Amino acid sequence: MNIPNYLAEHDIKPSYQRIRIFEYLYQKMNHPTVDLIYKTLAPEIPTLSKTTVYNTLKLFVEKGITSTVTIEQNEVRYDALVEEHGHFKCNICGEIKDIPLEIEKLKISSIKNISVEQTQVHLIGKCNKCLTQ
Amino acid sequence: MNIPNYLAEHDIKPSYQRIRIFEYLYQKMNHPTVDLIYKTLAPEIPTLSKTTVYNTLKLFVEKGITSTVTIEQNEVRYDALVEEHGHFKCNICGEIKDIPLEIEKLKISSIKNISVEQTQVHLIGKCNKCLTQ
DNA sequence: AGTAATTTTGTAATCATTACAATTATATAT
DNA sequence: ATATATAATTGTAATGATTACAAAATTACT
Ligand SMILES: [Mn+2]
Ligand SMILES: [Mn+2]
Ligand SMILES: [Zn+2]
Ligand SMILES: [Zn+2]
Repeated sequence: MNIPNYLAEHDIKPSYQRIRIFEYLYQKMNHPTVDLIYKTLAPEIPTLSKTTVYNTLKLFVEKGITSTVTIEQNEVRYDALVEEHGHFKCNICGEIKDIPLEIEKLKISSIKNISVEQTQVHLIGKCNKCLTQ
Repeated sequence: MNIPNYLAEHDIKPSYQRIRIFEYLYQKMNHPTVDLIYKTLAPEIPTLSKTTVYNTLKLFVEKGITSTVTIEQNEVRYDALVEEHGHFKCNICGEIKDIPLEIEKLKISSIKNISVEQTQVHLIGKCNKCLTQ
């Protein structure tokens, strides 16, 4: 994955900050909050502003290369994986994992005559690691 | 449904404000925000404080007679229906409808060896009413 | 009634996010 | 290469939802 190219292909000028922020999202795949991205990158990019992180993520979402995940109220998380998938959050360790979804199963059983454009599935519980220790 | 009894059964002293707030939730079933509850009840209960609405809903959630629904970031909604079910939000008229869920289908296909305690399913799109006009 | 416990209220504090204007960096034209 | 226009980044202030907190009001108990 060539990040500058990927950004350019999606009509985003690949500035240094944008590259670094997308690189973080894409490599970690950890569904970070704005604050985590900022705190992680700020030491390496001393001039980085939190506003830039907000602006950049907003742009990524508009251009379709990033999705948002809102499981807990008052914390939005960001995800470089934009294909439809679900999330599992462990309420012990806090980790958020991707889960595959068979959306069809869901849609068949729900109300007819609606047009569904977006599907959010969030499971919350305890992960295997936290269960066995 | 006798609301004072229902509150008392769940270890909640049925004060006037609590009764009115739960009555609103239960009768409208409209997944309101704190602000909508406050704005609706304030004219009828002139002394009502928004803090009371917050406090009361927090208590209802703790005692298990109300659930929260967070579809859009930065707006939490409340629901007197606590049995597991999904939600569909129309992004034209804004209405939020309940949808039945076959959770088993969902769980079978997802990661094994986890304990799922809560399931949130949110569909977003256009409702039948808005599609046909 | 008198006292204690609980609930409600209003105001101030907090925290995430957005608005905005100034600065810096990049692209284009001369 | 220099000047000019355009775009991106930054820092600070504003907004808005939620929470903290202490005073006032209500309710329960003796
Ligand atoms: Mn994901
Ligand atoms: Mn509902
Ligand atoms: Zn865990
Ligand atoms: Zn609609």
